[in-house]
Amino acid sequence: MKHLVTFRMIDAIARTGSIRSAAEQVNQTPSAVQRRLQNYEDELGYEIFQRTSKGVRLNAAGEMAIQHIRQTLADTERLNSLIADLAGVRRGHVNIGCSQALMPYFLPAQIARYQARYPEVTFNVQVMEHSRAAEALEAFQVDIALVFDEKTVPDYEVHLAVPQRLAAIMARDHPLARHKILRLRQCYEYPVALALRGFSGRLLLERALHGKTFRKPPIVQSDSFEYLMAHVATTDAITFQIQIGAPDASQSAPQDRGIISREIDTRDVTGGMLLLGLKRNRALPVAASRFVEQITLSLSDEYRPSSD
Amino acid sequence: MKHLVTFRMIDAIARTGSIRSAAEQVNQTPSAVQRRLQNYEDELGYEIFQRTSKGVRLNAAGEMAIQHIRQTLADTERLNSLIADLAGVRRGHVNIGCSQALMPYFLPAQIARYQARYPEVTFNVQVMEHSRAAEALEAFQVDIALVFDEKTVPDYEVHLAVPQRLAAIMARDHPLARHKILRLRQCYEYPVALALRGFSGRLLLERALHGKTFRKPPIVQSDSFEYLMAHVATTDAITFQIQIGAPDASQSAPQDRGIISREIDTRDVTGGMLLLGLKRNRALPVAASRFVEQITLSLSDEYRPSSD
DNA sequence: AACACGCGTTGCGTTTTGGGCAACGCGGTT
DNA sequence: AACCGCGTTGCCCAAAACGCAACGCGTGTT
Repeated sequence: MKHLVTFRMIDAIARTGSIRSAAEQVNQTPSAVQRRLQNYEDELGYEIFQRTSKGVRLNAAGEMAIQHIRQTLADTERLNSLIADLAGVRRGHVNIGCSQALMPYFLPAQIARYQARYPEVTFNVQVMEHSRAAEALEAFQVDIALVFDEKTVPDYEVHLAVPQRLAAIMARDHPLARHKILRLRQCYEYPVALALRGFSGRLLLERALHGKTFRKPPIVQSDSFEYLMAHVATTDAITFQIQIGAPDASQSAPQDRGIISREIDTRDVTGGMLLLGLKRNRALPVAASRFVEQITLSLSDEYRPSSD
Repeated sequence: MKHLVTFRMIDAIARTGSIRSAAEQVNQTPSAVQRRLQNYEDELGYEIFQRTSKGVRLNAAGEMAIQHIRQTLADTERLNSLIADLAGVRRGHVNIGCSQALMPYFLPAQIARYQARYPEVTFNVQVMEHSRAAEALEAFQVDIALVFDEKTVPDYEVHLAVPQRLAAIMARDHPLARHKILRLRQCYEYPVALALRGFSGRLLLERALHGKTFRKPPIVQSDSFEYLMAHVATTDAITFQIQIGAPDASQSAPQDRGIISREIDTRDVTGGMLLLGLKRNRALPVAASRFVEQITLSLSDEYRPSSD
């Protein structure tokens, strides 16, 4: 789109915080970018960026302008997707910001399923926690947020909220593996390996452990779930993850050889919510909109926690 | 705004139905307009207009495109108004589509009051009945619709609905003028002059007259309220108008010398609604938004029908 | 204190884009 | 058959955008 190059440049400037780096990002010279910015500011009648010694920063007017600019860019993309859809082809691009827990099983499966029907649709999946996801929604950086949140009222539109139980993950031949449902106290008879604070499952667990006498420090912490999985696969340690991020018996993925998950009794852990968030009043492109429909259905069916 | 000339041209083409007339409207040659349209269609990858022998017409893709284009134009205007407002000045333009009944008293007073505070805000007021107003809202031709509607559920957002009683209008020295409230039967003891079917007051009256034995044909009909007013001022005939369009004792306007209005008993006429309509999900420019606030307040206070 | 660095900005020559003019092809009308 | 009004296109010129190089100016370093 020809008439949007200025907007793309300004968006790049706002993101990078400098004209030169924005120029690099759009493969142009700084002078070209600077001139387009200046022209736009002249048309608007106000400066949008405050010039500092080490770059530029949006001012009050700029905050409103960038909102309009990103809105316009998003709307344009939506128009393209609408027309493409009308012409019979489903193509487009979907940006997703989501919790780590969705990376190993849920999203790969969902996206694979979607792309099986619509191969022309491309995806971009990025891990972020919920406050960052809210920002990204607002700035049109992601179309869909899929995050775990156990308490706060978010400032985006919650399109869907499904409760999430906690699951314990252990080696396939672990003594506890013969139970279907575990009490937290049982798990804590073994060493525990935990994700860092800030991860979804950890949050849930910490709340559950509050005041419990059997609580003890983890023998190992890590920000890598790959590590935690490998660790419990080869020892008698136990780690935790929210349900949707735990290996599921029904759909064993290649990477979970040697590990298995068991649900924690709901008496011990009150589940948080997995939220599907959208930007308020935003009309999504067709591809994103249909993808939301798909995962809404999936989450309502398969992933609804089994009532015990 | 430089990057919107193409959009303005395409909007003009869509409205006028021809490239040449659109060119005239934006003071350019047909070739220039045609090229911009062609460029846009190339960028989009689809034709937007179906070429006919006597002009062009939007096709399916075009319907979606024109929606986006008008949305973008409106959003741009809104950004300008937001930034102007932030800079302390209130300027801008408000387009209003409204029933005839608001023209003689209500809107002039409201706009005058608003412009007394914000002289830089300009207005455009256009008479239209409610279905046309709904279209105009949808096509971003008006920001605010202020129409009388007694029944149907409108497809725009009803921001405010105030009930409207019917009033009889007669000469100042008419025998009935000594009553405060009139029964319909009393009025029909005199000749009646009516607006054409389709006008707000006429609709209300027709419903009230349904099945009444004293009903009789009007001695004169007209689409001009100026004529009707002049007629009743010089004869003993009576005409009707909804409350807000009738001369008000509290604020006598220069044009209503010789005429006076009296409310009709609510037992005879169940009032319709005066609706303040906005386009759904549309963010209004500052000036329009504040004007809506003002008339909302005014309608809630002054024009709420006095409870008899 | 002098220096280098990275930033936004600007002057100038070049390239690309856009506009006006006139003419063409085409359907419907007279 | 001639005509009219429509969208469209080739050609030429004007205007806008771009790249390059250089400048001024703060900041942090040596």
